[in-house]
Amino acid sequence: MPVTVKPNDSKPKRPKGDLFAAECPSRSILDHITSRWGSLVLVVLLEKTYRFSELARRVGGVSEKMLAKSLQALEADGFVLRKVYPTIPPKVEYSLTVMGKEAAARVQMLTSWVESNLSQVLAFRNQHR
Amino acid sequence: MPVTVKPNDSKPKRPKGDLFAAECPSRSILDHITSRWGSLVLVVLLEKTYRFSELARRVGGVSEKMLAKSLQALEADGFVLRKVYPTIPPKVEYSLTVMGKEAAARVQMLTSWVESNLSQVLAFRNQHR
DNA sequence: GTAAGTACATACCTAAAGGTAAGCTACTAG
DNA sequence: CTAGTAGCTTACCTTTAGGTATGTACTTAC
Repeated sequence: MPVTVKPNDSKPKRPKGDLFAAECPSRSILDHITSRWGSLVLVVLLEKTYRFSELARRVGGVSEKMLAKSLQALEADGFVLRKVYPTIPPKVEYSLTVMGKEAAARVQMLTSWVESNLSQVLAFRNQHR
Repeated sequence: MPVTVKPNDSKPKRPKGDLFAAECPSRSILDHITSRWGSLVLVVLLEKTYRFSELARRVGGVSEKMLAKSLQALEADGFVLRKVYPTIPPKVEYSLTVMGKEAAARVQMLTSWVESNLSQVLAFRNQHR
């Protein structure tokens, strides 16, 4: 009598998002990740843990206000971990969560491609000005 | 007399961009690629060539105005090819260039990750509401 | 005592993104 | 003769992104 092994290939009930559906909440997640400063913050944090002011210096041109907002959005989505040291002066460290590292790695593939192909794009722009 | 072979390992003069420098033009390229509608257009065009109105239907929620603007930005950077058939009514086909395919492939890695991990992010958001 | 550093929040303002609706062209179907 | 179609453009408006400047609480350095 063969043991009836339950295959358990039943899907773990993890509905996939559909970015092409207007109302899908995955849209807001992508917006946070690909936001102007959010994407750069993710890539920088892939390198190491940073303090707030270090991040502000590392990401050229970002204002404190936008850096704080971007970090809060990424933190609320579970990509960034915020660790506060109740010292004086205050010290706050930002790092990537496991999920954050996964997302950031994919962002980095894009950003490094852009950096590498900058001259190609600029050449194209000039030719078709 | 040995022929002096010029090694020609001189770099082909392709300066890399630096996205962390505020004034670097690579910033604008990344902005176009990761713009709200631009990223979705790139991923859709990875699938096949589309006509304008087909794109508008495929990318849920996009207006004709924003679709046109996004396509123009991607075309100006050399990612999208616009082919016009001078018929009446007009017919215009959009496809990816070689460069466009390279960039779009990287965007797709990110978007598909977001779609797959939607429920994780939503769960996190709920726990930390 | 005064300046600087830290990690923000807040108020005020401008610029850009983005939506809606209309128009346009030249044809064809009814 | 009117309506519809494709691929936009333009005008008008609202919403969001984003910059600048200021405040704060406390400490250390000058």
